[in-house]
Amino acid sequence: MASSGTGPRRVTIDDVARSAGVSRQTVSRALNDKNEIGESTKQRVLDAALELGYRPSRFARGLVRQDTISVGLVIPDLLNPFFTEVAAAALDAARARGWHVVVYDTGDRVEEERGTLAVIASQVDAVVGYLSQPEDEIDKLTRGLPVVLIDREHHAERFSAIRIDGKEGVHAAISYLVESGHRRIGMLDHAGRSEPSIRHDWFAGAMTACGLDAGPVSRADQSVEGGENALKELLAAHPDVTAVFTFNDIIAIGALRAARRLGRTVPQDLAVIGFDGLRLGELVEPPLSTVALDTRHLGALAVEQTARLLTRSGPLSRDELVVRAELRRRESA
Amino acid sequence: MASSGTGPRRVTIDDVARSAGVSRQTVSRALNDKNEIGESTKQRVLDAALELGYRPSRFARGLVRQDTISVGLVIPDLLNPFFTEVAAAALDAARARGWHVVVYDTGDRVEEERGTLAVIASQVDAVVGYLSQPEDEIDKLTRGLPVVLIDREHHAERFSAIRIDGKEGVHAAISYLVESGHRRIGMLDHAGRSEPSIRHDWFAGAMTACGLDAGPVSRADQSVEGGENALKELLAAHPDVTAVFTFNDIIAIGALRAARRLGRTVPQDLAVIGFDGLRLGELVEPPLSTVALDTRHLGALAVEQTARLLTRSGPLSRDELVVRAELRRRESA
DNA sequence: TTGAAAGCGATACCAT
DNA sequence: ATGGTATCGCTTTCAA
Repeated sequence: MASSGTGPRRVTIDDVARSAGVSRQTVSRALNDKNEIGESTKQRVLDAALELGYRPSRFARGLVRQDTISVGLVIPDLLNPFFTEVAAAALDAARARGWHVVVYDTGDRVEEERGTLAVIASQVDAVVGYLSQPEDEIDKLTRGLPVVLIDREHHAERFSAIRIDGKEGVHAAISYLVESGHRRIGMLDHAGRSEPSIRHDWFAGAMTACGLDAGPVSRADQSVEGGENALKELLAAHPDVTAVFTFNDIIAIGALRAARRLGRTVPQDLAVIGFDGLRLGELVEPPLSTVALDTRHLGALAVEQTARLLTRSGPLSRDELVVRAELRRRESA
Repeated sequence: MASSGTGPRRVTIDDVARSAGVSRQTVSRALNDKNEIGESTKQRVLDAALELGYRPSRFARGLVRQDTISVGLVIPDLLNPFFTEVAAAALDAARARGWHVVVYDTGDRVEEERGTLAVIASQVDAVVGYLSQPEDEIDKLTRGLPVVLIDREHHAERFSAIRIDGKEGVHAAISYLVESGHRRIGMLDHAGRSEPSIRHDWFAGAMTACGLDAGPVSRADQSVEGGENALKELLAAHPDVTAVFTFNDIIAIGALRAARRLGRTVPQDLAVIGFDGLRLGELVEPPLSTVALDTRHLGALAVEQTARLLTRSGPLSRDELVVRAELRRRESA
């Protein structure tokens, strides 16, 4: 984990100074392009530095300059388009502030997440993340660091969390399906740790509000294949279902594919509505209708809250830390 | 760009020590969970730290521990699936080494890229990137830092570069099309700065090798819409074209969509072969045939070379720094 | 233009 | 169990 140990001793500014026959301040001046230095001296120093392969220690430099902020972004899987979008948004918001973002992809493994959090504290000024660790664990591992959680409902006071509120959006989606004549509407829920998911609660609530029984549910892994299998299961058990709402767009895309293989035309024979509003949804056939989240806003909010935590200016209140979802009709429903 | 200036003076370990009535070593012990400390003292220190909102300086800590490596990953656009895959692969390879990766998304803007490079030197130990800056600029901005370039053909000795060699893959693709009976094969090239692209050279070379004239070319922006428009143009001007090879998969997906709108069935009426081998290609309809790159390998190679540069163990040779592409047949051709 | 000395904020090593 | 002191590698401040 280190460059220490075996490797040759680090080349320091003093080595360069010695080699060039000047003091280290002069070296510093040469390297930082100050003008209070003779051209020839400068060149000599630069040559010596190059020769020795000298690179300034960012720690030493940072220690005295103290002018950089970096935040750790912890996500389960960068290849999951949802997290790609969140990450891109966070990167953008951070760049606007001149911050550096250290990205950690935990590969969906809880141990990796623990390891990451354990190591992160000494590397960044704050953490933004989609974490699955229990709160007391997070607390222990990030002691002292500002932490902004993404999409966690319950949380101790120590943390900030950006909540995702899809209630109205899901309601709009279900209403729309009902208005289009659908009565048997199923859901492809996430096969995660908390089941049924909150998104399922929204679904069930919306169904009830429409005077319908919550339809059949099938559990799907968070992947296209997962969605594919789940839809097949669902339709096998409940062939009368004419519309499905899915936990997210990835699963919905799997559903689209399964429907095609089953010979069901979307949206005529089966309407599909996803959740997340991924750009990806525009590319599939037919383009996916979805309950869309503003991921840019999500990322920006997370960074904004981090900034407030960092400067101890008043943090955003719980009510401001919400991203609402809204129905985005495309062609799958 | 800093937290310095206005904000209150930073809380240091000495403040905590004073407040808790102990020495700073004791504070250090309490915070780092050493066991050579009394339980009650520890608690008192922890409380004081919490009270004061103390957070250790990562620079000071890094300075004395010297056991972390972080590399900067500079890419033009994280939302471009190709770069998402490369980034994910690099992240993975870096994690395996215990490195930290600071990600910079320059939003495809050259000035941003310059700014990023300028600021990066004091933040990371090495740079891996897909850069569009001229080489002498890069050299100037990263003076001293190891730099590994991705997909740059020409380069000064100072840099390492991972080359992408699609010659054989493209040849296989064109051969396959020809064997399938195609004679008029067009290309949707990238509307970038160097035109025609190297990928076009491969295309032209393959056509010649098959005894055909290089077909008509249309230029496309790097986007789905770009591909869509480019295919429409191409077919309008050359309706006899029965197959197209595209600069990349994104453009190919646009072509797929345009073909559908034009009433041309893929692959019967029009065969399409992309380049890159994005996962995304599996999701579209029909699944995209493509000349695929191993992005995981690409990311791993970049990180491996960075490691060698960093430890001054023999760097990989030019011949080893290549990722070859190969034809991956799916259903669009 | 150059150099000497004083930090920056932590940890490690050695006393006690 | 606790404290003193040296040290990490650099920039800044002040003299010369």
